[in-house]
Amino acid sequence: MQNGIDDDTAASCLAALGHPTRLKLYRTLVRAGPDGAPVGALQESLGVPASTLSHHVQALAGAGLVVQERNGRVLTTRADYDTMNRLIGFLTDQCCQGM
Amino acid sequence: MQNGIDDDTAASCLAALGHPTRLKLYRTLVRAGPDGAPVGALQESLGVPASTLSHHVQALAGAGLVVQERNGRVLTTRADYDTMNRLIGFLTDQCCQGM
DNA sequence: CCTATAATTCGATATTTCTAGAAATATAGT
DNA sequence: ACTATATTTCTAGAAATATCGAATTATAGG
Repeated sequence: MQNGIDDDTAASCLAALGHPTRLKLYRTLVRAGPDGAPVGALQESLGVPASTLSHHVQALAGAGLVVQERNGRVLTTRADYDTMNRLIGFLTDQCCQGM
Repeated sequence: MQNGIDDDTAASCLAALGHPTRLKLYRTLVRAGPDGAPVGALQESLGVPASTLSHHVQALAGAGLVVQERNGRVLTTRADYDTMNRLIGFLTDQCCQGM
């Protein structure tokens, strides 16, 4: 199975998710499933200007929470569940005192 | 059992934990156990100036991740596991698509 | 090659966060 | 009252983040 993440990586992930728009964005990608969604579709469903959204997507990508793949003009973004699972593992192991 | 948290509360918790110093702080409190730790002890173990630390503690308290209780001159801070468990529940339920 | 579409990067501003010294508050003991 | 200790609040500057229109890049199809 995947190994754990360090403190600073965990903090980066948490910071990336710690913004209402980005958290909604991430959840939208999770609901979109393993095929992900093009940026344009995210823009429509979140109602955020394209340039703003682009920055938020990059913030999540920088933390490793999403990956992007280009298919022609369309840039598909999808959630990286591995990173999320490692993050949850970190919180469960390091922040819960065996509860 | 505890009920879930909403999007905005989750984002606040994630933002509060999304800072290296605050994440270390929270982990230190978890390791300190249910009795918590006085601010002074945290200051010593983290090596952060008192005023800076005070702000970070308040950031965690504002998100409901820690609670403080005064005993004489000593202000004891302890982790609120309930909030953390709700946060982990949120991430597991809303951000993992049943994985 | 031209046009349309998808998305990013640029540029500029506004806002928030972070940091930490100094001053203030709260409490305890003498 | 006085002094020491614990912690916060005040203040202010620096750094980072957020926002979004306009310009730009990349690609596809005629």
